[in-house]
Amino acid sequence: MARGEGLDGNALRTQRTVERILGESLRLFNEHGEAHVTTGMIAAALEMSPGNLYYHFRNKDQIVEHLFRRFAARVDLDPPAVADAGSAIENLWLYLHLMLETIWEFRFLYRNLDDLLARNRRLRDPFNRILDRKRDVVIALCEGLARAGALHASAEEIRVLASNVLVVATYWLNFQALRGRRDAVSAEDLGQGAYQVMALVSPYLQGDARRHLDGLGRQYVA
Amino acid sequence: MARGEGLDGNALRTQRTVERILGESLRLFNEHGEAHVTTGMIAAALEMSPGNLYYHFRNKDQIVEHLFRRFAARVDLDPPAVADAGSAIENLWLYLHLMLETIWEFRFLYRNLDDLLARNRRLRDPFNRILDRKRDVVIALCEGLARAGALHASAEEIRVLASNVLVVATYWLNFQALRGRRDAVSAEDLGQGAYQVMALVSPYLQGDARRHLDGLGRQYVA
DNA sequence: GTCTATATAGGGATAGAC
DNA sequence: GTCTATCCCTATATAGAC
Repeated sequence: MARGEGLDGNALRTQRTVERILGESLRLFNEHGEAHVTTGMIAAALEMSPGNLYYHFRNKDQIVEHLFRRFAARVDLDPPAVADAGSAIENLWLYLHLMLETIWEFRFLYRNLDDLLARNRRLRDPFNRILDRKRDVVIALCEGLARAGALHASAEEIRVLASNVLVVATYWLNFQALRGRRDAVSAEDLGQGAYQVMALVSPYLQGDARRHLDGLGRQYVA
Repeated sequence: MARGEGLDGNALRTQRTVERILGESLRLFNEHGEAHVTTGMIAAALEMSPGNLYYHFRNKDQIVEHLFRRFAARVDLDPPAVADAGSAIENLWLYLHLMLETIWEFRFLYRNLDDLLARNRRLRDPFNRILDRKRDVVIALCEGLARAGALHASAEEIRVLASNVLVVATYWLNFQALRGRRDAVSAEDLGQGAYQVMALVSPYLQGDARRHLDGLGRQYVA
């Protein structure tokens, strides 16, 4: 910080290199799976030496951790609070879409969740905290809709529903990849995912809310 | 077949060794994840040399393929056809439980589905065929219940529902493991999984069928 | 059928020059 | 900050003796 504010020349260059490494790593991890991407591959793709890569990151796990923190910052947001049940559906739809976009962008995490979380506490604990919060969010939203008379479900039903929402939201894109829709996920695929999740809630909805949701979903009949 | 029927002494011994290798591999794969189990570990656990293991199996993938074929044979069964909607629920419950038990027994496949299927056609294609058949099964069951008046859902709703049933049934045990219930899965955990899946269908059920299902689920409130 | 010994390959990570 | 060279370890798989 020699010039009073911002970064000096070297720090800027370092920062740019770090960014390039993170960007290319994300791309390669998503394409081939984290386990199949070597530090050599990352360096080669950037026309950089392996030694240089290790100057910027202690090891490969540290790259994964950096990417995970970016994922966490993007995904760990609550939906906007809304008053009326009518716009609630629309808002939920957009929120869900945003979540699925983020999962898609960092899909390498979900391809190997089990191993990734098992071998690294710095991923497992934060990830589980995020899931805990999402669960609370879903339950609160459902209870809100229930109080507004837009949703009919017991507390027990809402609890079980919330778990299923988490499972489908977590694994939908992964499942689609297994089924052969791996490449070129478009807005439509994300929309279909959002539709599948909303369809879990749909049968509990009443009146306007339900009709509104059916309308949103109609464009995503696969 | 020197003695006219059955196997001679050597063939029996070979068969026993093959079984020991498969059994121990399954145990270790489930415990540590297939990627983290080396052929050396398997041999050591059996107090056998690596060379001997490779006498019985060309490579590690062949062990995985053998185990997969056993999994496929166990899981790729249709549920029994039933006439009345009342016993249909009970039968579905048992069938679902059976499926989840099998998934649990071969859970190493599900810990790394993506990689496993991506690198081996002999796994990917059969696995997807199984999922296709399961999908058909779920749809046929729902349509049957609908015709009997026990379920109210449009064809479109049933289609979307079937996809969600597949996702939850496929990933539930995996999800529970992520969440920290990795060890000591008991009948209750499997029951809870079955309950989660049935809860997807539950809101579409009418009258007796729904009450019957609620009764089954009550013992699995987590 | 089972063993010991080893070839082979790949990938994570470091040392030290520039 | 970046490079070249290399160490070290691990894992798959094979060769050949018994």
